[in-house]
Amino acid sequence: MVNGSASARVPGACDQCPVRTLALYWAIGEGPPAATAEAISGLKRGHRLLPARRTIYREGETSDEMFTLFDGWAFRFKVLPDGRWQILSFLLPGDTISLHLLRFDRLHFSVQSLTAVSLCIFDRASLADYVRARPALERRVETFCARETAAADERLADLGRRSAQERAARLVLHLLARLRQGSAVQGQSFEFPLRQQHIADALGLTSVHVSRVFHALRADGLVAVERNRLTILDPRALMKTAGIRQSDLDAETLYSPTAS
Amino acid sequence: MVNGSASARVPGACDQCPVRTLALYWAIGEGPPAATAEAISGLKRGHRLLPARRTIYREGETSDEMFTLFDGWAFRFKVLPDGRWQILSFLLPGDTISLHLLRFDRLHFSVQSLTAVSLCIFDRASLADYVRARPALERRVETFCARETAAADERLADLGRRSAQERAARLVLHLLARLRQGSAVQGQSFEFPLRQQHIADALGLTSVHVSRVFHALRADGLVAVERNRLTILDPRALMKTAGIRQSDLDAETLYSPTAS
DNA sequence: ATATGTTATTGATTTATGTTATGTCATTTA
DNA sequence: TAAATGACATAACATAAATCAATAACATAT
Repeated sequence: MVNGSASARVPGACDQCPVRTLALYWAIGEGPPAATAEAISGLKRGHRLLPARRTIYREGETSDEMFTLFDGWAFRFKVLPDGRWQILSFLLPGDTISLHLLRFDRLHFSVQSLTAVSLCIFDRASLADYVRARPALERRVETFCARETAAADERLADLGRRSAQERAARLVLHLLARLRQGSAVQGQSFEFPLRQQHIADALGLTSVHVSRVFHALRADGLVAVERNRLTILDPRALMKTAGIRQSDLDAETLYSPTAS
Repeated sequence: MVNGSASARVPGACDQCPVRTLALYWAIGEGPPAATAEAISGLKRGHRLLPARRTIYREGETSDEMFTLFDGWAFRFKVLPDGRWQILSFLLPGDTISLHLLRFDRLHFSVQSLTAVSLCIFDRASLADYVRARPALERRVETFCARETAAADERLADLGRRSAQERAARLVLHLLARLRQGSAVQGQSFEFPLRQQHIADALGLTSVHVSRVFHALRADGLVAVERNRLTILDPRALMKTAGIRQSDLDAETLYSPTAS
């Protein structure tokens, strides 16, 4: 349970891990999956449970650990010197936090838990060595990095050139698409722990305006929002508002592990 | 000459290349620089001269070539279905166009020349093999990728949370810092081929508003803009407007080739 | 149950930025 | 020399979104 209950699910054996196919180190074609899982288990230090609103990583700090988000939601963000901040992306189960610690001592952003989360913890140096020794994994790192850049560039176009309505609709659709990819969600309804302030911080708006935008989306019958759940009532119309075609949502396959 | 004359400089021998230290394949610690230069010369197919406003790469196309920008300016951009567009970043001499073609068949953005440019052309497959075979180069690819992501995230905070004034001031300072890194520039004055429309498309503004913003910057004595040249008259004040400290400009060293 | 804090709604008002239109140069083309 | 073009400036007006402020709806703790 992502939220509602105060704590997140605890990870079990890696070879049964429900998000294993999303994970960085889940290399296809490096021996049987079971062997990979065993190797990963060996690198894993353990896991950590955190409540919502905890800083997982603070910009500029060094750390000898690397994390994977097993359950719950988190986000990457930047704080400006005067206190304004920008959420760079939301992190969903299966996401790595963050890739670049494989190679660098510090990151250029901070990470905070949004709901209660559970993290799988790895030894940074060991994981780096493990990846370094396996070309297929190295290439997967590049894939992940390319995907990250592509996502950031998409966002740039959102913030620079799209209206608040478009941004909101796109956020909802992209989140659903990503959750579907992790097969955490099937229908048109999903657990939605974002407060309007988070949405505002991600879309470059104020929470007041986000409230109005969602009011409009509801009034037009596009979505329904309960406390921690969002339902897409009219996918067709929502995609039109978002300026998204179905193929755009599948387009993440552009950088999928099997491509190239 | 970047502009003014209709054409860009033609690259000479790679071991004399003025931007070689910026280039992707210029690996430190892989034998003597001369050897690297010779290897690179071997991979290079030749060069290409293009006038301003030419499409260098169109989003989604496949290509068996990879480019390096030797002289002139270009930019990466995205076009929305309805014709709006967003410039994602400006490309300066020494920049690779683009990294991800090493691994993927297509890119998620387009590239266009801003001034007359000259490009060094490489065979994609050969360059990919060359890089793949050299761990130091692989790591440099990761460095470049990390830098790209960090830059995109910086921009995200700009577009989401900073005013038009701040964005403009930051753009100017960042361009100068990058040109300095390529040692193309020494003082506070530099060749500035951007039209206000480019600035607008990069900062998520209209050209009319960019005109207003630069009017204010001039009125406050922060910068002077001639036809193709920009001079920073009051660096201190400009940095204050930009919300930038000197250390921020040096911070690119965070991901510099020597780090980690 | 009540209190307390957080999150969302809503209205009134202001502001930054967008839109449209027109003028002025400078440069290129005829 | 005239006309066409492209870049920039400026003004009048329009609008999206911010700001300010009050209240309402929830959630959690006591």
